Parts: sequence; structure tokens; C-alpha cells
Amino acid sequence: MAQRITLADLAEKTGLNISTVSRALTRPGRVSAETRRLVEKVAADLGYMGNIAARNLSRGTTETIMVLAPNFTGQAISPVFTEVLLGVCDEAESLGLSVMIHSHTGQPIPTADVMRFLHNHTVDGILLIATEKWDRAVAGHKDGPAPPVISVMHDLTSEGLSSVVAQEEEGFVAVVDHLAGLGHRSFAYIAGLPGVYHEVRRYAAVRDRLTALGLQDGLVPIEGGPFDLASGFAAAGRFLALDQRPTAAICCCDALAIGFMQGVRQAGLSVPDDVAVAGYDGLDYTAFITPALTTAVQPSAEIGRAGVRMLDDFLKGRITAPRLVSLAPRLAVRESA
Amino acid sequence: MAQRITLADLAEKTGLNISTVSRALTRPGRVSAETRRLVEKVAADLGYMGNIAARNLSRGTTETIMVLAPNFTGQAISPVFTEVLLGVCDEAESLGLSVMIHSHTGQPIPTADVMRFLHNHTVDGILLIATEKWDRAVAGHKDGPAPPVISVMHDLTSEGLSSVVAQEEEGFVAVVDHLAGLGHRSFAYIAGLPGVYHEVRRYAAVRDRLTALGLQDGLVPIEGGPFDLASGFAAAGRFLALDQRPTAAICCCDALAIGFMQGVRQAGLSVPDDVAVAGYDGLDYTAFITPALTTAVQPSAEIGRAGVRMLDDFLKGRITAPRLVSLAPRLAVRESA
DNA sequence: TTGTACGCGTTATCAG
DNA sequence: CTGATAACGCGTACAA
Repeated sequence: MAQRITLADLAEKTGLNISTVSRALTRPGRVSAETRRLVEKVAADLGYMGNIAARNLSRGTTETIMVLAPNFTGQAISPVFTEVLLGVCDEAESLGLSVMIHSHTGQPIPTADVMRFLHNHTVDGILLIATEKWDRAVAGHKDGPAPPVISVMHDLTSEGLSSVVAQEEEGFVAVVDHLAGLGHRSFAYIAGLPGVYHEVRRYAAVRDRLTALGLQDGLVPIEGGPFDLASGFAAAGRFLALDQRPTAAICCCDALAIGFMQGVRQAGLSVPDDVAVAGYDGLDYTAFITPALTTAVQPSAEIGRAGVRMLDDFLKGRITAPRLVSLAPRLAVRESA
Repeated sequence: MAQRITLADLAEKTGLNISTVSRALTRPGRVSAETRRLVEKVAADLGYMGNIAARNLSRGTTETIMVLAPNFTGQAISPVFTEVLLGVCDEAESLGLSVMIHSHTGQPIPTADVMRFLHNHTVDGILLIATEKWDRAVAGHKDGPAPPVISVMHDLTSEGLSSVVAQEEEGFVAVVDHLAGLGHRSFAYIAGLPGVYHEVRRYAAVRDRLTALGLQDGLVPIEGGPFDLASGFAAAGRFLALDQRPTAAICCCDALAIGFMQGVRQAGLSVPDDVAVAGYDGLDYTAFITPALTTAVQPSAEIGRAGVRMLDDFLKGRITAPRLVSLAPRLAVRESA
């Protein structure tokens, strides 16, 4: 590679001191207009590009954030994460931040390994996506201030981490209300992975809302599994085997819903006539299948954006105490329910 | 943050010289077993983590690659890119490479801007995803050796860039043959974005194969658009307006196919009875919709992996001349055709 | 095998 | 406003 041109070269060609050249390039206001123009011209002529590695070392900062995606190296990455990632990249770019992506399979996430990226100056901050657990003790901020780590799609404020999440409960309340409004009185709940944050919260939201409506006796939890299509398909089998089939199915997420619909329809049931189906997430393609899926659309990309903004605020020292931002989903009523 | 511990600290605690400590950590074989253990112990005790920024500067390398995703900041990111990204992260991790992700909206891609990431030592190499154009002249390797840039999902060997692609032609040949084998004699082709690499190649493949079969007169190209669901839906309208509707529709990609199916079915047509539909890509959810989509499944993740391997080989000097790797898709025959 | 000394390219401090 | 100089922390010829 070329990359010979350094500040020293510019200093030589301009006859200025290397420090002046550096200043002219990074704090244009701190030098005379004349010097500035000169430096800029010579820099352009010589094709100066700088050396990020050197800058990082000298400044002690990288202007880079890392996003940690779970199960990325698995069967299929959730389209939801993709959306979040989109928002992350978008916002990061407009804030002048670079983004590094790192996948991890472990749940709970290896906290120490994550902190290492901060300590060894690989990145300035980290965005956790849908991370189940965070141990503030092993992270080393048991009683000290929180590190530049933000949790997205999972409320980790209890561990001292600022978080941005969707109001999942609201989403499921809307789903339940919609279904109840349609006259349904029996509800299957197609579960996600047992014990997992999202699964627990969503089921609780459904159960509580049904209880509030006096409909709790109509709730039939059905084992689902990982948040994917195949699990939904498998759940359909369990649903079909029921003696008394509920007239509505509330799925923990869209992928489960799609798989579920496929399963019941293959068995000859009609959606929504025999069983109404609703999901959660709002994946784009749910609007383009037949029947189009009724689902609570969460602002995934916006969640990513908000996470990056929060991280940036944190890095710039604009916020210091853990904060929680939660964004509202909206119900998209379509054909399936 | 803590991060005080440096090699100098270890040197002090062990009584060894800083360079010995450095060696013990990076070339364990070049020091005595005793020193090595001592250093490792002290390093562990003090919680030494190193400083990546310093290492990068000193070594002149970052052990990081950048993947450039197009249109990432747009409507919806293609699930195909997500798959590729998955493979990239997977392989990069096993090769000890970090990955940075950067989106760009411009087509053609701003070659100079990309080269800058290399010259300023932000990353060691770059993976271009589905990049339409690359100008070797502005990239600065008109007649010199190629830079550490690999193109994925788009053959750019003509511009001197090693590339890894899917055998799209084979995929569409398989689709055409399958449809013809089913007895179809008239074929709608739902196009992608006009002029774009994939669109051009795929249409040509369909047309050529149909011609080879003597069926070229049955080909009816229909305007589609961007590779998304909405474009497919819109294309369905044009298809429906045809005087003589073909009995089969070959779509430039799965998203177009899904949207198209949705459109024709809403109009009361049956798939595959009134019109058989086939796609290309093999998105996972195409198997879980009704009717399940017949499509050519390309090994997207593997393409990402191969791209990273190739880039790594390039960086390690194992390969130097531009190379082309192309992976075969396989036809998944399902319900839609 | 270990130590010395310098280079990597920038930024920042502190005079001038 | 500009210049000299000292970090930044690590890698590595070269010498011992």
C-alpha cells in the first residue's frame, strides 16, 4: 500500500511544524486562515489520509462502538436484530461513529469478555442486543459507575445498565384486547423459549390482561420453543391435538406465528375462521403473506437508533445515571385476526 | 476505567524487561518456559489486557475487516445480506478477525472513500457485498496489484477484484427446467431493478434457457422494481392486466415472488393452479408460507464465509492473483410451482 | 534467551 | 498563533 504520507511529510512540505499541521487539520479554528488553507492544499495534493491507529492510541479513543448480537452464529438470525442493526448503523454513521459487530452464542453473555473490549481499547462503547443476563459484579461496576454499555431490547437497568426497550406489555395488551373485542373467549398462547426474558414478560402480559378482563380461564399455554418458524410449526401440532381448541392463538413472536399458521392451515384449518392468529414484532413480510398477519409492530430500527444515541450521550458525558427508554409498538390489524 | 496495567507494569513486577514481557505474551516460544509462566501469572494477577490501539499502531495492522453493505440505511435490508453477514461474522471469528460494518447508499459505491479505510489503517481488508461498480482506476490499482478488497455476490474480477458469487444462472436454469418440465409454455418474468447486475444476469439466464428449449416466444418480461415485497405486489397488478396471462411466473428474487403471490391471490387467482410461481434466494420463511415457495436456494452464509476466507488468504499473502469462486444453488421444489 | 533503543503517527501540553 | 517536545503502549531489529 501507499500510505506513506504522514503529518511529518506535510510539515516538511509546508515548512510548518508538525503540531501546527495537526491542529490545522483537527482544529481549523485554532490556526490562521492562511495556514489552514496552505495545509489543506498540501494535504490534498499529497493525498494525506491520516492514520487512525495512531490517532486512536494518542487520543485514547476509537470513535467506534461494538454491537453484540446473540446467537448470530446459529440457525437463522432474527430479522428483528437485522432491523435493530440497521438503525444502529444509521444512527452511528450520523454521529460519526464506526460500528463493529460481534456475535456470541453464550447465554448468559460472557460479561468479562465483553468488558475486555472496553479495557483494551478496541471500542469506546458497547451495545448489547437482547442480552439475557449481565453481571455487574464480574463486569466490575458493582458499586461504581456503570461502564459505557447499553442494553437494547432487554431492560437491564436493574444491573445498572441504561436500556432501551419496546413496551412489549402494551403490545400484547393491544393484541388481547383486539382478540377479545372480536368476541374470542379462548386463547392459545404459543410460547417462546421457556424462561427467556421476552417469553416470560409476554406471557405474563397476556395472562394479566386476560385476568383483568375476567377471561383467564380461557388461556391455554402451548409449548413453542426458540423464536423461529420451525418452532411455530411444531406448536401447531400440539394445538391441533387439543380436545378443546381455542379460537384464537397469541404467538410470542411473528416467526412462531407464521410457522403456526402454516401448521394449522396444512391441517385444513382456516385462519382466521377456525383460529385467529396474532403475532408480535411486525416483520415486514408478515404483511405480504396470505392471510396477512395481525401483529404488534415494534419500532425495531428506532430502538437501535435510540440505543446508539444513548451510548453516544453516555460517552460524551451527557448522561451518567442509568436510564430506561421504552418505545411503543402499534397494532397492525390485518387478515389473520 | 481501570486499564492502567501496561507492559511496563508487568516488566516492573516481574523484574524483566518490557520487551521480554511483550515477547512472552506474543511469542511464547521465544522465551524460556520459566519466564513465560512468570509473565503469564503476573499478567493474570494484575488483569493485564493489553492495548489494541497501541498494537495496531506498532504492528501496522488491525486484524479487522470491514463489510460494506449497500442500501443498508434504506427501507429494509435484504435478508440475503443478513445471511451473508452471518457467515462473515462466523468465519471471521474463527480466523481471529474482528468485523466492522459500514453501510453506504451510493451506487456506484464511492471507491475512493472505501480505499481510505485501507490507507488510514482503519481496517486491513474490505468485503464488498453486492456492489454494483468498482473503478480500479480511482481505487488506484489500474495496473498495480489489487488491494485487499473482495467482492461478494457480484463478480468483479473484471476490475481485478477477487470475488465469490452464486451460480445464479444455474439456479435460474433449474427453475426454468422445472417449470418447463411441469408443462408450462408461457412464462412471466418479474424483473428486479432495471440495469442492476443481478437483474441483468438473471433475466439473461431465463431468456437463454428458454431459447435453448425453443420456448422463447412464451417469455413475457414484467416490470418489477427494487428487490422487495412491495415491488412484487405491484408487479402482480401488471400481470393481472395482461390479455394473455402466462401460466408461470419466474421472479428475480424471493421477495418479489412473495409480493407477487400475495397480489395475484388477492385477485382470486390460485397458486400454482392459475399461475405457478418460483423465486430465487431461498429465504428461510419461504418454506413456511402457504403455498410454500419453490425457489433456488443459494448458500448465502457460505458465500460470506468464503469471502472472509479469501480475504484472509489475501491478507496473509497466500493468494495474490484475482480469483473467482462460485457456489451452486439448489432448487427447492415446494408447493408454488 | 534477554535487554537496549528506537520507531509507529498523532495528539496534547506548555512555552514562546 | 505557532513550535518544540513529551507522551500513548507496544513491537522489534539489533546487540549483548
